[in-house]
Amino acid sequence: MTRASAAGTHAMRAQIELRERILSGELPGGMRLFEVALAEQLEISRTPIREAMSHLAEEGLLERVRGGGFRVRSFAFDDVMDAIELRGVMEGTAARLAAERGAEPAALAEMQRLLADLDKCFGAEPGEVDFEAYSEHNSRFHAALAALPGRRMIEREVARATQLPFASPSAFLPDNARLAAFRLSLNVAQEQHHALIEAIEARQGARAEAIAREHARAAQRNLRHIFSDDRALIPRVPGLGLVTQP
Amino acid sequence: MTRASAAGTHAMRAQIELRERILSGELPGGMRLFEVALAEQLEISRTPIREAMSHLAEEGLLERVRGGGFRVRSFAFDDVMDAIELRGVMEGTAARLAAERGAEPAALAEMQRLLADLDKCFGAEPGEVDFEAYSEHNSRFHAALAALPGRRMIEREVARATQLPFASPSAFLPDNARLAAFRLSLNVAQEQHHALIEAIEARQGARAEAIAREHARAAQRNLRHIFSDDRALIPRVPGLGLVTQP
DNA sequence: CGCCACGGGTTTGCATACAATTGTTCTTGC
DNA sequence: GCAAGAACAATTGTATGCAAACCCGTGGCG
Repeated sequence: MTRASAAGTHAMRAQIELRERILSGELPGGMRLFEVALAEQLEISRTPIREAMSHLAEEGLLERVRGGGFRVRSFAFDDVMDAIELRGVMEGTAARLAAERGAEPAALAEMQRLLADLDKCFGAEPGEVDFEAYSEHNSRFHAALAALPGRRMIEREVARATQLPFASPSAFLPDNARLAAFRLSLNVAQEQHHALIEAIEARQGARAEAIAREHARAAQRNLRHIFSDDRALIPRVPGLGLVTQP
Repeated sequence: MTRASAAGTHAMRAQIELRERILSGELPGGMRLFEVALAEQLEISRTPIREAMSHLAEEGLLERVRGGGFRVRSFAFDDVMDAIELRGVMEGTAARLAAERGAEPAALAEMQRLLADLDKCFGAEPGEVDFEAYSEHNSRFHAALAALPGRRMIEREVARATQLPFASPSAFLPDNARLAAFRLSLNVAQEQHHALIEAIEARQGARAEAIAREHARAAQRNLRHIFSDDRALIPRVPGLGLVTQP
């Protein structure tokens, strides 16, 4: 070996490189990945390639093929809808448990701080939003929500449910900035953030769970809109490129 | 290769062997696994060992350690409670979606058949149950429930939630046969099975979801009972050996 | 006409040697 | 006495060659 590359080990670099190629659609869903071919392309040996593919299978982007090897996992429209539904279910469970069992005061104070950060992203005029900042703080808010019950199993499994790129809470944010309708929908989303924390503080478990689920359904609406009316946006939303077109 | 072992590849055999050692408690939670040591013990090279450990990490029994390598995942009592809660949440989601979206008539007929099979496990006297058969049919029932919405993403993720041995729908069945209280609780469980299918057929999504969740909470009660009153049973329930004692 | 056996090419499975990295312990200087 | 650093040991990371399994086409035979 000449030298370890920037991103630590060769396996890590391969993992990052392959992830990019999958998300960009360069390696389309259903395609089988051959170790030797990839090893030649990335100019490393088969061993770190296998390691990288194994990680990507854990991540949900690859699936193991009967008889050995991997193939790029393919997602139909329904799969994406279900993944978002499950994200809502898992975040809803975290919210409910935080309400039922009671969250740490310090953690709740942190949620209030994150809410305030999100509020600051909205300007005076309706439709005036700092998207970069909103997206950033939104991710933090959802991560903190998963940790709110103070249970590592919950936090871990919520993180897993938000792992696929199109199931992430910020999946439909950055690139839809242009559309006025999407901009206004952020006011609704932020209202839901406030109601969610209010419900948790009031120990209203069922309400908190329902709000979190409904919050995720906004992403389902965005997805449906993109696929039925605005397919030009598909390549602009991260991970949507690997959804098989009907 | 000298001898192809019974279970296909060496990696598979190693995976099975390691899984057994973890579940039996021979490799306790938190213990780091070293490739060379295991390779010598199992008389194979490091390569299939790594492959096996990677699979077990996907399965949730191992976790990757910072700086490389694996360690046996350790589960506290709370983790097991949460895993069962999440199993209930996921099965509840499958039940709700089956009710809301409507399941295939053929699939519903199959559920009725599985219900009848379970009914047949109960004898005339109260407390007279064929445990072997009940356990078997119970697994089938829960697997079919996950498939009822007809969505592969749902089926896959429910399967994942039932994957840890103590989170499985049959985890507390076989070895608790001795205790009369457990035997009687099976009547309650079977009543819930019936109500669940009734709710799904009547398109009562919220009811179906609530029943499935409550159904899982019986396992939580069993777990609590075992840990507070009957710790002698701990080694007899699969996977409970790897729960760290408080 | 269909089925099975066989062959060759393709791909993964496995072992092994060596490199790189990490963690640890001992030393040395202050 | 303590901290910084250097040598060392332990462990994983990587490359590579060979073996085995698999896939697919082809030809022989029932």
